[in-house]
Amino acid sequence: MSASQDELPLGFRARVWAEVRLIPPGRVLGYGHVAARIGRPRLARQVGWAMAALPADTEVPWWRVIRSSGHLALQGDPTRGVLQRGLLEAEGVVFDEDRVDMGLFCWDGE
DNA sequence: AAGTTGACAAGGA
DNA sequence: TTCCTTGCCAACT
Repeated sequence: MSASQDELPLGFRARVWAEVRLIPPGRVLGYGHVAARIGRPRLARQVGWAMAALPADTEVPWWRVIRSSGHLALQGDPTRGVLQRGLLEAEGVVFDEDRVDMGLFCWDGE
């Protein structure tokens, strides 16, 4: 049996992208949460790497993936950091200072 | 082939 | 409470 769960035929990144694409508008998910959903709970950092590898014209809603603390990862990046907050607020995500209330906006996978 | 990097997370001071 | 250190493992050089 071709392992379909342990093996990653399309690469780890492809799985991450597929999962992120499932996040509905107005919701966010932590890097660790995304990693856990694809069966790799310890790979939060690699999820971030997968996001960094996304092409500019991607359909993957990368902006809905934030830190579990509610802070944005690219907060210090003047290019994508500011863009990410704008995209989230446009979807209805409310920021408390520079933080998102994970208890309200974290997607439970419904 | 081996070492380094890193859009993170949890724990300790 | 915030800040800093440690561990994690795929991708890159």
